[in-house]
Amino acid sequence: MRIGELASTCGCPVETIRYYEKIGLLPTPARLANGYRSYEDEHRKWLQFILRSRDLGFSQDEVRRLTDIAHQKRPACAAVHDLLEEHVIDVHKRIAELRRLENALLRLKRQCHDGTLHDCPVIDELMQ
Amino acid sequence: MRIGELASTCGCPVETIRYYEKIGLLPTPARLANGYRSYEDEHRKWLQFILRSRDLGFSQDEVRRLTDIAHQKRPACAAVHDLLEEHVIDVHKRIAELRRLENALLRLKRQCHDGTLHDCPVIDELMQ
DNA sequence: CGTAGACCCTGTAGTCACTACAGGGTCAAG
DNA sequence: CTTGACCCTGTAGTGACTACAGGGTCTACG
Repeated sequence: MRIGELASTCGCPVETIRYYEKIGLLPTPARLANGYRSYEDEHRKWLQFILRSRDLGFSQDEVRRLTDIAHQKRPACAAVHDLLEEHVIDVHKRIAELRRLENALLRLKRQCHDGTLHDCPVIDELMQ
Repeated sequence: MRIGELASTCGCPVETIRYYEKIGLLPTPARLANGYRSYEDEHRKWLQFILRSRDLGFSQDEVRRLTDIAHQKRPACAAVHDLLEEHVIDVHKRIAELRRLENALLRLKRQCHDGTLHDCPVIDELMQ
């Protein structure tokens, strides 16, 4: 499988694959006689693993730790469990922070009096 | 007021102030004979405006649009209102996305069987 | 046989919003 | 006269890619 096919089956840009290889997340593939990268199904699995982890919001560093665990002969579920827990807490915090933010924005917006005023109280408040 | 004092009263690093000046968000201050930046209270207000907007999650571009509006003689509340609304919607979307993510993570975590397993079903699932 | 177009390669620079140096100058206190 | 806090400019680094520039390769069509 060449890089273009891998990219389209996994639904990610070709550049991203080369990038993951460069930073050492994706194992280096064999090369054809013309220098093109040649991927096996194993690579597809790894790439999917990386993309899924990323979509779950794991950072590159966390993805690396996950792949390290996954590379072991008997992947330690406890380690994965810890990483997941840590990450869930982090996501939870981000949600709380965004909600706090949303409330602040809504409070601010209410001062707009339907956007009819000319001297804007919102700007005054932001400047204090 | 020199840059260090401005920084400490506004609670932001000195470098950030120089950065905001460089990208044209903060008006350029006068200089003392020795070349040091000399800030007025007006600058403090602008900086606070920028920092508050940033803390509300506005992007640099949005902050720029806000400062442009604020610079007008009669700031148009309607324009601010629109920007706020747009931003609230965006924050709302991000919250929804994070919640979706949180659910996916929790579902995945439940498969861990208390982290006692050795062949990890989570890793299997991520790889498919 | 020639060429157009799709694919591939490497390497570098750009993104956002800063942050962290490197390598200097200035100034007040001891 | 030296120490240390403050200031200056300019450049490089962060994360996680993305977008070129400037080339090579391969297949199909005329």
